[in-house]
Amino acid sequence: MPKIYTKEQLIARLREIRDMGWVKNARQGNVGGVGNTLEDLLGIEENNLPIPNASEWELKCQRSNTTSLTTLFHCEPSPTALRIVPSILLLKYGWKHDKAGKRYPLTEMSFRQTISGAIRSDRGFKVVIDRKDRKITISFDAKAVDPRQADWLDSVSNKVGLDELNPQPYWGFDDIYHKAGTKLLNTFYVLADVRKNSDGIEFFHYNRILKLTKFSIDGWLDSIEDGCLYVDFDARTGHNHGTKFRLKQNELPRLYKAIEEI
DNA sequence: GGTACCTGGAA
DNA sequence: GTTCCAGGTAC
Repeated sequence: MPKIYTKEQLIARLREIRDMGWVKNARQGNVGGVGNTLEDLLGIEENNLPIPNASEWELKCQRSNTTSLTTLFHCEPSPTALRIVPSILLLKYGWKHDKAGKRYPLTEMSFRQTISGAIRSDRGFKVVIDRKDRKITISFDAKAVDPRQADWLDSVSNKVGLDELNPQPYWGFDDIYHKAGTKLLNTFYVLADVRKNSDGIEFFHYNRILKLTKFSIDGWLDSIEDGCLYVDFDARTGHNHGTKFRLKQNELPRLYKAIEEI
């Protein structure tokens, strides 16, 4: 049974965990171990923060030494009925997976793109904010494709042509606002130092705890346009890992109107 | 069992 | 910093 906390008890427990210093990674070898271990220490189940108004709160945890982006949440683009990632992006704009014929079948395709609102990717993709129609769209511009992707561009030309995406994947402002409202309205953000012993056993020190409240949709849109917040497609033929919004390190407070170190 | 979602990283 | 990639769970 998961432990039930009041908000004050949860904060007190997080402080206790911070003051424990180094704790062993409970899921050695698993990249998600930093979050799993914290959940174990709290005695809670995954994605189920057992506090009052739990639906308004999120617990996010991150290695402080990582350069990787923070995944905020997943959300498949509209129109969802078209299943646009596996049916269009992967089939028409995908490429042969690096491990096709090795780990995967010869026919394995890949469509992995971390897409910015500030610059186009080398395959010509960009996130564009459409404030008039209140949506976040994905745009493709063949003219912006880097020469080193020329072979791939030829394949796109043969399969679907070089015009703008049709339809363009998008997320409505209201969709994002409501999604963020269920995932990011209030967040406990925990940063962990990492140490690995000579025997390869990994330890964490959960030494920084921030309480972030009051989600800001304007901060969200500005972060996209500034190139701090990315849309990340992540599909291969046998597994669509899903489309996610990912944030640069240390930028999470931009998405909130209030921040408090606890 | 397929889809959408979760946690992330290596070069 | 950009490109491309990973195992796992809820329903």
